[in-house]
Amino acid sequence: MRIGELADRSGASIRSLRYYEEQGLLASERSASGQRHYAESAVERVLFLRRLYAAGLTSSTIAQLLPCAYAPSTTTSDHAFDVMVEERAKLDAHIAELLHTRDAIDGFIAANRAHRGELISAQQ
Amino acid sequence: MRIGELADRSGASIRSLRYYEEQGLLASERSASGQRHYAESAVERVLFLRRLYAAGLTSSTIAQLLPCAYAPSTTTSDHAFDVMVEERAKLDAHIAELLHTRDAIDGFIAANRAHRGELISAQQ
DNA sequence: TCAGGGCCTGACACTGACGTCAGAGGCACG
DNA sequence: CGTGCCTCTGACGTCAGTGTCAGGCCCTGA
Repeated sequence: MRIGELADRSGASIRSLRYYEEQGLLASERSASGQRHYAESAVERVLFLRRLYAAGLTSSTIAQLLPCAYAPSTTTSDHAFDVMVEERAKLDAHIAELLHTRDAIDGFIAANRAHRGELISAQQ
Repeated sequence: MRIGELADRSGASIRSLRYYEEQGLLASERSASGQRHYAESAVERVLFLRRLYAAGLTSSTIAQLLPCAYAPSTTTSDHAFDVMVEERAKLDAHIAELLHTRDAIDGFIAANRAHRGELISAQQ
C-alpha cells in the first residue's frame, strides 16, 4: 500500500510516517518513481510505534529497542534487550506515578462532591 | 522562603517556578525590593504541579482545574470541577494504554528470554 | 565598605514530534 | 491527453517547558 493508505489505517499522519522512516523506525520499499510502498504488517508496526511514543519514549530510544522487538533471533541485540528492559522499568515507575496522581485528583473530586452535597442540602 | 530554597526543596528549577507563576499556577508574596517569598505550603503545591505536568497536563489545563483543588468552597468552580473530572478520565485512559504497552513489551522480553534460553541450552 | 552570592526582568536558544508550504513529478480515469 | 489527486524532497514554522545569558539590583558578612 502507499503512504496515504497507511496513514489512514494507522491513524498517523503522512508527515509522521516519513518522520518515522527518517528516524529509522519504519522501512519502505520504493517504486521506480520513488514512491513508498508498505506491506500489510506496516499497519501494526506503526500502531506499536505510536504506542511507544504515547508512553513517552523518544525516537532514538525506540530505535534502540526495535531490534529486540522484531529480530529476537539476532545475537547482536544485547543492547536492544537491555534498553527494552530498562524502558519497561521506567514505564512501570511512570504508571505508578500516574496512579498516585489519579488518587490525588480523586481526593480533590471527592472533596468537591462533598462540598457540593452540602450546598445542595443547604439549599433544600 | 525565597525562590532558591523552594527550588531546592521542590526539585523544580528556579526558571520553572517563575514560569509557573507566569502561568498563574503559583502565587508569591513580593518583598519591597521585588523578591519572591513563599509559604511552607508552596513546596507541596509545586510537587503537585510537577505531578500534573508529569501526567501530561498542560499549563492552561492545570490553571483551569486548580481552583477546584485549592478552593472547593467557591461556587465559581463549576468549570474547574468539570475540567478535573475530564482530566481524571483522560488520565485513566492513558494509564490503560500504558498498561497495554507494558504488556506488549513484556511479550517481547519474554520472547527474547526464551530465545536466549535456547541459545544457552545450545551452547551447553 | 567592599565582595560575593542570590534575585530580578527580558529575551533568545533549544528540543522533539510534528504541521505546513512550495515546487515538481506520478498515476488513474474519463 | 488533460484533469485531479497522490506523492516526493526540502525547508521553515510551531508549541511547551525549560536552559541560559545579559545587565542590574539586593543583602549579608568580613
